Amino acid sequence: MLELKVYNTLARKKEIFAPIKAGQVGMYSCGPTVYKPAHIGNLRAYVFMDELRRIFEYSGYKVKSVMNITDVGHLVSDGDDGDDKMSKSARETGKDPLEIAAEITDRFMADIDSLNIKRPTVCPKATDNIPEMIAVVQALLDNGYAYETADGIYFSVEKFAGYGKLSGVKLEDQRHGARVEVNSFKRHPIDFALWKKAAPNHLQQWDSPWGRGFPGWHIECTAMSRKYLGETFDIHTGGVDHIPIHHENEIAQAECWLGHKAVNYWMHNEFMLIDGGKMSKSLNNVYTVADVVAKGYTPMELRYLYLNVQYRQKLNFTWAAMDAAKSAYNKLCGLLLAHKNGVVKTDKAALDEYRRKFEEAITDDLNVPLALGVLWTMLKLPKSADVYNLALDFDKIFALDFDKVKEEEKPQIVIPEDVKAMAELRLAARRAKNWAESDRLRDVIAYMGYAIKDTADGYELTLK
RNA sequence: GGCACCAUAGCCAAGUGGUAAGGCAGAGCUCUGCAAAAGCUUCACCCCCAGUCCGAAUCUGGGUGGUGCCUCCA
Repeated sequence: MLELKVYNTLARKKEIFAPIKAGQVGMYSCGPTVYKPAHIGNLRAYVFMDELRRIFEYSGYKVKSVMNITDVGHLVSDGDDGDDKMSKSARETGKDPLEIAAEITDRFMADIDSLNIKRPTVCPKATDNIPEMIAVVQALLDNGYAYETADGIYFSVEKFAGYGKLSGVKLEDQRHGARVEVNSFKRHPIDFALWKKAAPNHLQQWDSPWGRGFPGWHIECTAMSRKYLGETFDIHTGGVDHIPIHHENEIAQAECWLGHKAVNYWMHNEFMLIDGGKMSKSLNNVYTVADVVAKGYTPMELRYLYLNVQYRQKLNFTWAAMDAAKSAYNKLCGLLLAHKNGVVKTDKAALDEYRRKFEEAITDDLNVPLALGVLWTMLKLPKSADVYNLALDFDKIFALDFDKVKEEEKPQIVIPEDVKAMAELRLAARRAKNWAESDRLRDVIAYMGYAIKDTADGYELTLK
C-alpha cells in the first residue's frame, strides 16, 4: 500500500491520506446535470476523478466511487427562484424531461468511455432518490436548522457556525442581491432552498409533507452520498466553482443533519480555459468531445492534453495545444511500439528506479505531468520489451491505451492508374539518377493530389 | 467591495530552500541525390522591488499582471 498525499481544500494544504477503513476509499464526485451535452471543460472534472481513483487502486486500495446524475432540480440563473434547467430544456425541445435526461446521460457515458474514464461504481439518479432527500429536509426542519416559507423549505445559514469554512468567505462580506434579486421570503439573503414548492404547471414535481414540489439543488448530493458511502466518507471531489456555494451548503446540510463531520477530504479541480478565458456560448468556444474529434483529433490525444497539466492548475485549451498533444501522443506511441519489439534486456535496478520515480510523482497529489516526464525519459533507454512492460503498468494510471499500440495500418487508399503510372515513371527516373525528371514528376504527382515518399525498396503514395 | 487561484523558454508544463524534469515548435548534425521519416545534439537563471538565509524560481513583505468565484456552472 503506497502512501498518498492529497491537497485538502478544507485545510488548504497537502495532507497524508488516512482512510476511514483500512485499505478502502469511498469517494463522491459531483456529476453532470443532464440537460445538455458535456463540454471538454466539464469533462476535466471526470478525468480528475478517474485519475484519483486509478491512483488509489494502483496504490492498493479498494475504491468505491459514487457519482450522481442530476436529472432534476438545478435552478437556472436566478438564485432560488424561477425555472430549472431540465424544465427549460424540455420546453425548448418539446421533449419530456426524463427523455432528455436519458439521452444526455447516454451521451455522457459514451464521452467518458471514449476518454477511458472508468465508470464510477455507482451512478445514482436524483429522481430515484427523492424520498431520501425529503427525509433529510424533514430532519433539518425537525432539528431547527430549516424553516418553511410560502414557496419552500430553506436552510438557515446563520444557525451553522461553520458556514464559510471551506471557501473562506464571510457571510457579511458578500454583496447580496448585486446581480440577483433577493428572494423576499428568505430570512437571510444566502439561505438556500432545500425544497421548492411547485406551481401546478411545473414539469417535475413530487409529493412531500409540504405539498407538491421538487428538491433544492444541494440536497441530492447530501442524500445520495450518505446513502451509498455512509455518514462520514473519505473524499468528495468537484470543480473549484463548487467551493463557495454548493460544497459550503453541502457541508452545512450534512453536518447539521448528522451532527458531525461528514467528509474528510475535499478535493477540487481547477477550470479549463479556452484561449486564456472562460468558455461561453456567446464566444462560441464551448467544445464537446465530438467537436474535438470532428477536427481530426482522437479522444486519447485529448486525454493526453488533460494529463499534461496537474489538476489544481488551470488548463488553457487552445488548438495549438491540441496539436502539440497530438504530436506528442503519436510520438509516444511510436516509441512504445519500438520498445515492444525491442530485444535489449534492461537492468532491473534501472527499471525499479523509474518505477520509484513514477510512484513518487503520482502519489504526490496526483502529479501526473511529472509522471509523464518520467515515462518520456525512460523511453530514451535502448529499445527493450522490459521498458514496454513497465510502461504498460504506468498506463494503469495514464489510461492512454498503451496496450493497443501496434504497427500503423496503412490506410488502404485506391490509387488511380494515372498516378501509379507517374510514380512508376518517377521510380525509373530515380533509378537512372535523373533527379531533375524525378523532382518534376513528384510535382506532377502532388498536383494530382498525392504525396510520394521514397522508401528503401520503392515508394509510398498517400493522399495529400 | 469580498474570496480564491496563478505568474517558469516562442508555446504547454514540472520543480516549493541547495544551484531549472518532460513535451510541442525551432536550430544544427547524421542518414538519404533532394524531400520525407528516423536518430543524435542544442535551446531559460524562473514578472518587478525589498527582505530572511551560507544559499531562493522556491520563504516573508510590498507592487504589477492574469484568471475565476461571490447567480446555475467542472
